[in-house]
Amino acid sequence: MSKTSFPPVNEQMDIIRRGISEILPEEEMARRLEESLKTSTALRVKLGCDPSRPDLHLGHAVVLRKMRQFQDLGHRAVLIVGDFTGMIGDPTGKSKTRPSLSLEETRKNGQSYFDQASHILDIDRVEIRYNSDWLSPMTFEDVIKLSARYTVARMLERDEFEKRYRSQEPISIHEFLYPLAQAYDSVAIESDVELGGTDQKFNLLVGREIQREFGQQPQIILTMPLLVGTDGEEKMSKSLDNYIAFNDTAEDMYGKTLSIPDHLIMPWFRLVTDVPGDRLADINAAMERGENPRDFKRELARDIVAQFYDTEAASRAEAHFDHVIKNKQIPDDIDVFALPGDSDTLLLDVLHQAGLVASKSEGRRLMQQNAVSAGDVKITDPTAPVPAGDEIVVKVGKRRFVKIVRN
RNA sequence: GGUGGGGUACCGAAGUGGCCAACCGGGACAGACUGUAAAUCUGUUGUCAAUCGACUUCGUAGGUUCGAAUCCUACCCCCACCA
Repeated sequence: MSKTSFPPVNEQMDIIRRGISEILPEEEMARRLEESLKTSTALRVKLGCDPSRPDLHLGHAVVLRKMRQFQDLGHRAVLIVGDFTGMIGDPTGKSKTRPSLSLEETRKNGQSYFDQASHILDIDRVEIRYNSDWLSPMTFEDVIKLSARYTVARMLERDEFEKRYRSQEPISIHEFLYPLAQAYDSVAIESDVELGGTDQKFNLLVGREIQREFGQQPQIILTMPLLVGTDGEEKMSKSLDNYIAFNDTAEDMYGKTLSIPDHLIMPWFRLVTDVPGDRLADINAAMERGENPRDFKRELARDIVAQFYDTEAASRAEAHFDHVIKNKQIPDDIDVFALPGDSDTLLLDVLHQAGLVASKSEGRRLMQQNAVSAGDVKITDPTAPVPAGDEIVVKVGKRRFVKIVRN
């Protein structure tokens, strides 16, 4: 246990409360902080990572940022790599049974997870645990004893299970074991606090029950709101393709952020930036006065890019966006397609070969829809050859470009 | 183990012998508009073919038929109820 000094409890609570959904139970949180202060003992804050989905996106950032705050307060961040549970597949938010992964795959993904998480966490001060360490050696007898501490009825209380059950989607038995396994993780690492999205509430609460069964002080649950994705409707997730990945380019991050509907501006500021509360209030007031939300969205986008890259990259991304999208100019770095000099190939064929269109039929359609231009000239005739010239920039839609070079 | 229901394109969901490359909704893509890749409106959405048209697709494999997503046989998978 590290001996450290901590800020006063009320200061800590102020930070901890920022942007969260719920603390369960709240008074216990303050009590545990007091204890920690008195004994100079860091709280063990648990966060599970799902190695079956190794691509982190802004939705994960919300919880990781909260974890960072605990780190900065001097507490102990414990990351559980669910390499064993990854073989089960978390049923949360899934309408279908997830495919099981091998231990090796989940380990590999776990590594990629840290690399990405290091954008937000102080990765040198993270305790990393693999839950296969304690779950794998369990005997069937152990599993039976563990599962005997929970009932099917309580499992079915859970939203996801209930919905799937009702809509005739399959639920495998092993999926019931997921919350139990995750709960046992809390026992294994003796967690004091567990973080998660609001959709994890059920799993996190099971952790409390199981810890109690094992004679431990039950962990405090801290849930974060789910970040709504770029579509403005559903929670951010990879499968809905409404996400901004940690690994996205600065340009993509910037552009995707500008594409969010205006009503997400405030929630996003709150959940994925450190912009202080009074500034948030100003922004909100300004928009209500009728100031153009675009300007605040640009601020938001710069802030996000800067977190994952730096302020300079943020400015570049903004310039790139203005250039390509706002002013409809050609970007600087576009793919080049080399064409033999004497060839009078059809433009349509080149588009297909260059991969700008998935099929010739699609290319033909797009041309007929006024979506293709060479130089500044719209090309609507699918039988048109590549226009003359040594270098022609061809544009499909707003964002697909290729430079055709004759040699 | 029994009985019944079901597997259709990216997803949801119609279609139950020819008019089906397959209604409709969502998503996606494009155009117009805009502050933006928002909202809204319009269009497109299997592949190949300039056109005629050809080919592949409706759980899998066979079969019946001039002709099948639609009928038959076997098999695989899912769900519900009963036990």
